[in-house]
Amino acid sequence: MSGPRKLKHRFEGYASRLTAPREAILEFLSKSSKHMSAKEIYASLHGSYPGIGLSTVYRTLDLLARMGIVTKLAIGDGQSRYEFKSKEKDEHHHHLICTNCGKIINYSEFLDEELGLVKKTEERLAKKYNFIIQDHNIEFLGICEKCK
Amino acid sequence: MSGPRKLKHRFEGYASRLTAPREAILEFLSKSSKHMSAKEIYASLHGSYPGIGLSTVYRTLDLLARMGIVTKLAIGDGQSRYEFKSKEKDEHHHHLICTNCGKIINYSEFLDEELGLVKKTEERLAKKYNFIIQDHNIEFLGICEKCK
DNA sequence: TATTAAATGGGAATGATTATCAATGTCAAT
DNA sequence: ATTGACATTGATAATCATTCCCATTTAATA
Repeated sequence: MSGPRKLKHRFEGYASRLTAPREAILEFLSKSSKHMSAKEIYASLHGSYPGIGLSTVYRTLDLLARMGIVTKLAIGDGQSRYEFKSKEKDEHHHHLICTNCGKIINYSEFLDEELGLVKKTEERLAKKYNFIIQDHNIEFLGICEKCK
Repeated sequence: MSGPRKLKHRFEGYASRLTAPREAILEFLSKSSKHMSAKEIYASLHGSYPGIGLSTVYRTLDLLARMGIVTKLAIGDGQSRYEFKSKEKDEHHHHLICTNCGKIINYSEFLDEELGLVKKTEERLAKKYNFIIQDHNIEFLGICEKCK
C-alpha cells in the first residue's frame, strides 16, 4: 500500500478527508526538516497552492497534531512550530534550543541511552499516575555558538 | 546572609532593583507550587498588592526568567506559565502534562537516573554543538486519569 | 446526478503579550 | 537634604498569533 493511500485510511479513521490543501500541507511538511510556524508554512505554500487560506493551515496542523502525524512544539516565543513526525526510528531526535535567538538544533546522537531510560520512566509514571503516555519532549536550553 | 538580601545582590548584578512589586511577585511565586499564568498571578496578587499592574507582572516575570530565578514554560495552549525555580535539589522535578485538559503534574521520583544521564548528555552536546547549556526540560505528554 | 456533511477561505473577533509614555521612585554625588 | 540621572511603574494602546464565523465549495455516497 502506497504512502498516500495509507494516509487516506488514517484520515478516514478520523472522519476526515484527505483534501487537496491537507495533502499540500502534509507534502510540504514531510519534505521540510525545519520547525515551521503556521505563517511560514502558509507563506511557503503560496507557490504550489496559491489559494490556500491561513485558517485552513491552522486547522490542518491542529488535525495532524491530534492524529499524531505532526508534533506541535512551543519554544516560548509566542508562536507554535510544527514538525513532521517520522515513523523512522533513525529520524527520532530531541532538541537543543538557543534561548537568545531561538535557533533549534535537532540532535539524534546519544539517543539510545536516553530512549532506554525514557521508556522505563514512562512505564513507571504511567502506572503511578494512571496516565496514558503518548509522547515525550526532551530539550536542552542554552546559548548557541553565534550568540555566545 | 538572609534570603531577601541574597536576592537583592542578584538583582544588582542585573542592574535591577528589588522593588515592592517585584518582591510581591517573588514572594507569591515562591509559595505557590503551581504553574501559573501571568493573569493568574496578577489576579492572585490583588489581595496583597491592589495597585499592581499587569504590565509589571509581565515585565517582572520576564526579568526573573532571564535571571534564572523562574522557569517559563509553554504547554502549547497559548499562554505561558511560570514557576519558581528552587535551588533545593530535592525540589527539582520534571513534568507530566495532560494534552486534553492541560493539567500538569510535577514528578520527582525516578529522577536520579534521569539527572545522571542528562548531565552526561549535556556535556556531550555542549562540546559537539559549542553550546552553553543552561537548563533542560523533560516532559511526558498524555492523557490523565480524569480525561481517559 | 442529487444529497448531505465536511471542508474551505476570508474577514472579524479574541486573547496573550509588548510597546509607549507620562508620572513616580530610588540611588549616588554633591 | 537636594538634585540629577535613570530605573520602574501602571494605564493604555498596539501587535500579533490563533480561533471563530459563515457563506460558498467540495467530496463521498446513494
